[in-house]
Amino acid sequence: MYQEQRPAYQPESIEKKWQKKWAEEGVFNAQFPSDKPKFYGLIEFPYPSGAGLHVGHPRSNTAMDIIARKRRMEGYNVLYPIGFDAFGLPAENYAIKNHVHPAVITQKNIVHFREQLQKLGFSFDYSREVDTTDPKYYRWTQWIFLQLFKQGLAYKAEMPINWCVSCKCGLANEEVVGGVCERCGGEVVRRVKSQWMLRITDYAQKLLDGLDTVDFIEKVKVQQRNWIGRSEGAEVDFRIADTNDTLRVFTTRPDTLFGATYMVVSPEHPLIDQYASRIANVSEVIAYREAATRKSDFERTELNKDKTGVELKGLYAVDPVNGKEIPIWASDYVLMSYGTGAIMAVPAHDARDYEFAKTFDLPIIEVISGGDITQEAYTDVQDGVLVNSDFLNGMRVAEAKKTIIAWLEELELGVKKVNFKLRDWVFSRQRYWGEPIPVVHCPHCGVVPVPENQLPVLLPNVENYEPTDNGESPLAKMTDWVNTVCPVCGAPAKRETDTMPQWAGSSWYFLRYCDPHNDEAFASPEALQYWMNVDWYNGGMEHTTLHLLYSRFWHQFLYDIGVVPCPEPYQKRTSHGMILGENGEKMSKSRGNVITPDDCIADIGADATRLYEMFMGAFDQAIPWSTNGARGCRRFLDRVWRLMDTIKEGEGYQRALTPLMHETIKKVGDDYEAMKYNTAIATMMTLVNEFSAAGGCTRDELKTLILLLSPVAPHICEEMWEQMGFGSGLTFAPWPIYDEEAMKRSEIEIAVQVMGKVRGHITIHPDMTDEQAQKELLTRADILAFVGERKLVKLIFVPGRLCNLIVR
RNA sequence: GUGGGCAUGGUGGAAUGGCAGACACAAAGGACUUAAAAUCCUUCGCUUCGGCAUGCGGGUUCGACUCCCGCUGCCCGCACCA
Repeated sequence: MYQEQRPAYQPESIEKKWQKKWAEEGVFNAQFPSDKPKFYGLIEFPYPSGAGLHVGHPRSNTAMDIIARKRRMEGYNVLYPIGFDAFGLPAENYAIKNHVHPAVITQKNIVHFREQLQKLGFSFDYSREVDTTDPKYYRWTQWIFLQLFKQGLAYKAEMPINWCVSCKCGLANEEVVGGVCERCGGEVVRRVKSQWMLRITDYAQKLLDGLDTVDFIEKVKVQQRNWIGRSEGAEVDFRIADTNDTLRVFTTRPDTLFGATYMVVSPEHPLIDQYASRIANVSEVIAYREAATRKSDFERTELNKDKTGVELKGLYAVDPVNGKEIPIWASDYVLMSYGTGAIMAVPAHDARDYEFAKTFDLPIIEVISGGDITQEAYTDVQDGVLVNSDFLNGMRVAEAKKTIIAWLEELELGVKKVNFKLRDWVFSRQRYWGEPIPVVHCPHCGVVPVPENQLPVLLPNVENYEPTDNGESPLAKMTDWVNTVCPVCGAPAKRETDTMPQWAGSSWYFLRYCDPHNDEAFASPEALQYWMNVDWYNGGMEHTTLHLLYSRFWHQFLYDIGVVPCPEPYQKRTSHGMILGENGEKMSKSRGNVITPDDCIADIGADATRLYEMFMGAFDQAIPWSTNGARGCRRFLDRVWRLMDTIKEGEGYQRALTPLMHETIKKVGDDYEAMKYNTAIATMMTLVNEFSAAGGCTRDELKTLILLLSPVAPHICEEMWEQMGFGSGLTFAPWPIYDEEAMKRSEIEIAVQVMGKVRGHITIHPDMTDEQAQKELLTRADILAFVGERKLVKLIFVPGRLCNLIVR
């Protein structure tokens, strides 16, 4: 019979066809309620920027799409949602420049993003899409803020904060990266402002402990642990000589108390003002403080190669362990923001104190033996033994710590103390495009939360989004909106004009996905019970100490007030590497090396784009883009397509290919789970090469290949599935199963080494013993030639791998 | 400074302590074609053909890209945290 020639693989039409079909049938919509086991896969929802999707988005999205699609084939009820983290500065800056409302441009961008995502064929449940700028969404962001406020975890405080000069906006500690603004790279200065703060420090220990219960890649755990920065020690009171006041310090080395030879306070320490009249050189001290304050944090660390400082002349502290009077200095290497803002200096056993003591010629007393303190500070805590320390003499450091803390507590001179580097979260922003903070300032009642039934507090329309130089939000000028009445006493009152940071909406969005259209609650307890926690969350390393930490904090809080069913939001966290430009540099508009998914889809199709992004290299590593490499992936799909024209007769797998088929099923499945997508794809390429070498494949072989490939390249696989008549739709087609028995081969080739060097190969049965192998070897003249006159002393036989002849 | 990671052909990269360079890209040659594209087939680390090769120098081992010690370089995090 005449066979009509099959048209070549044309991704454009195939991809449109299946995307339409998937959308119409809603095949990816998560079911609730359901008796099936659930799988909740999550990727970070994008910020809908004007530039559109970047090739970095599909790397993360495809990786999780592969897992989501595989899980559906394995019988799970899958939730793989998408949404938009749409508040943020770029839209606002665009609005300022072009006089368009940020909401208008945001909605336009969302439409564009959604189209781009759909073109890539991700199996998102679009029916659950969220948008953080939707009042129906931010109503609940505000609700969570009010819960934090009610529990005393949100408070307003006047304090020095990081201020981005260019964004004209306060920043959280986490948003200052390398001394500059995380978003714009602008200069960050200290500025005293009244700010809304969240008490994330109350959760420091829980955030630390929770890490032991989840499956995050180690790098993430380490970074979060470092950021939280727990350290154990003691607070010790030093009396100020000739007064009844004490100077409290934090130290991790109370065992070295006998070695304290001076004290250092931060230049901002209140002690300086308190005793200004007694400090002989007070003007010098004040001048030092002013110089320190003027510097930005960045300058302060930059200039801190050398120690600077000034003595508070006339003021002395009394060492509680021996009554010695020691001088007090002020130096900017002591930070007001950590511990008590004052330290006891033990130059013999602390590198910084050592450097300072050398600079200002202060005494150095050894109290731990084992080092050479004439050369450098001896900071080892393992092997040192206490000396010059009265009742601590002869003890090891660990024992001395315990003993001295007990002694201090007994005499009420100090207490055991745990300190954290983590700071409270500066939560207010002086910008327009964010969630209004739902409180009212009443002259009689103070700060009053907006009643929950009045949420959301809607963002009003303003004329001008421009941030102000005096640090006020643009909302402050909206007098109609600002002037309101106190919900408690009814007196005229004013609304809070600061808004929430970008991180607010993303701190709980994964909860909304569970039940996105609920008007009664942020999500129903039943939906949360079923879906939470997120089984697998993939995202960027850059969010480790921002979004990932913040959202864990909010979630732990929501757990504590009983509104979510589990303490940790994410069970597993993985991270993808960045995609670099073709020249190996970071992709950016200014470098002109940006490649967009749209470009790539137009060139090779969405399936090949997905395939290439997964094939280009190890998933967690940064990789430069290669247009040629991407085209190679398209060629692979062309070859897969043409397999339909070389179908061989017969049921099942070809005999010679049976072990390879089962090995491939195992390898591809295992590699997907381990996110080793590059080797999974390489394995399938090898299989296709074998099909070519065999002159074609059987229907069953092609069927298996399509199933394995479908999570990566779903459109072409659906089309081939249909054309081959394998059934209706791949979404819920069962994932192939391998058979260990069928993987066994009747004979294998192993390498033969003589003294560790490969000298030949033998073909043996895989179960052959070493005696049999040895016998076989003795018949091989080519191998024996390498042995020569030497005597065989040992045969190393590694089943299935090689044998090594040891001769002498 | 400190903690972590990485270093393999012209390129991206493979390799539970067991045949280094899988799978691709690029390049070269050939077939098909009037021609090109596409496709298909070869070759593709270096070599004086003994060997030598996974940044450099040691070590452990029958056997090391893989483990240990010491360097060098690059990347990332933290950065005076008491």
